[in-house]
Amino acid sequence: MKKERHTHIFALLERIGRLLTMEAHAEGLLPVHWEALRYLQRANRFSMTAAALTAYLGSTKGTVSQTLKALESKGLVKKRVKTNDRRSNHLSLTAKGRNLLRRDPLSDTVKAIEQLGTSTQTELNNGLEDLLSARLAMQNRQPFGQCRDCRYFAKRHPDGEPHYCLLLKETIAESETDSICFEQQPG
Amino acid sequence: MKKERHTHIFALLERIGRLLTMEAHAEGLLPVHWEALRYLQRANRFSMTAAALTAYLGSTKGTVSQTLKALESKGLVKKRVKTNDRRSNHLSLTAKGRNLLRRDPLSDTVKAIEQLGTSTQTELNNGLEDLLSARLAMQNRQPFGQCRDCRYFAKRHPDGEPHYCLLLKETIAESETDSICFEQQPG
DNA sequence: TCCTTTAGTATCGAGTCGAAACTAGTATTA
DNA sequence: TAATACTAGTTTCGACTCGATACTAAAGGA
Repeated sequence: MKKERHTHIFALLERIGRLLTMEAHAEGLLPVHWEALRYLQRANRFSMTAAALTAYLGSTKGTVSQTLKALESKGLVKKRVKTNDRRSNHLSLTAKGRNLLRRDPLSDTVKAIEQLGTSTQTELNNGLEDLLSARLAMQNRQPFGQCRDCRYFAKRHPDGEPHYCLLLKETIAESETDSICFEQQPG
Repeated sequence: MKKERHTHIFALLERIGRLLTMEAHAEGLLPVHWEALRYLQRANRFSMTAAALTAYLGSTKGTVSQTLKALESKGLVKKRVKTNDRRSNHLSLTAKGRNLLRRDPLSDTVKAIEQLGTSTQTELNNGLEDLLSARLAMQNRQPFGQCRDCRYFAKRHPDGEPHYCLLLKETIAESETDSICFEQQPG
């Protein structure tokens, strides 16, 4: 940890990422399949499309199309043509897909995170957020942050009335405010 | 960041890892090729073998054998049969390999790390180290830490005499103390 | 209406990946 | 010493990713 500390941090990130990938060969799925399932679990209803997933993964639409085809054929994901734009599909997890996510091979890593001290968690959280947003900004990629941290999010009174998205001009349920969105802009 | 903070931290790690992988398609190499080159740059002389690389990556020997064959055919890595154990190869980067590492597509991420504040760097460093060592311990994997942090490392006086590895019973040059080792045990 | 853009699919070739069978040195033990 | 077990690495196989490219089809402008 003497000189070149940034290189050391990079190596840690790289190795953790590699180990996560290698562990994610499970239940007959490949790493990218699990990532797609997890994405769909975390995305809000506007972001459950192949295009949004492509941007999230930093992949290409051809590859993502293949991935989704595999997941659909296994009965884990369902496509439904959108009524307002018939080019586009709304993706959703099936009950089987949600069920399978309970056996996510990477949940051991989540447990390892839980076992860190509270202050370590906070520091790690903030460090990773800073790094990710810096890196994403360098490439003009979307952050995929949560609704509630978005500049377009209009919070309503706690009683009754739902929240609202000023960009997409749609109401947002309380339960959706933690979901991630491809249009999110922190602010 | 309300509840389920560990899940959020996990998602950050996963996405950073994915983006690193996707960026590492460059110079005609695949992500795992760059990882192997970086490993060879950081490994000490005892750890420059296919078996050590396999353990580091959490991969299998067949896959790593393929990877090394590809790198050798591109003239980036050289294999030399070890004289003491003729089953085993000593791997080394060629001049061309070292040269190519200067065009590592992931060096932009290292730059992004450099741009973080000093205290953020420290916190990120410590958080990632804690997490990685916890996770590795759960699976009985080798940490691949640095010589200088190893329980078998006997530090010599700063003048003259070289350092020494109590496990492998070999001298360690000052320049090697930052390198990573497949036998390293923190202590 | 023509033209462009956008969402997604289909197909190709190179190469990963895990699994399993294999070769060939080395170490153990009878 | 000879049989046996173990270890380092290679080879081959099939499934699948991945980027690239060409494609279909719907939406949106001019």
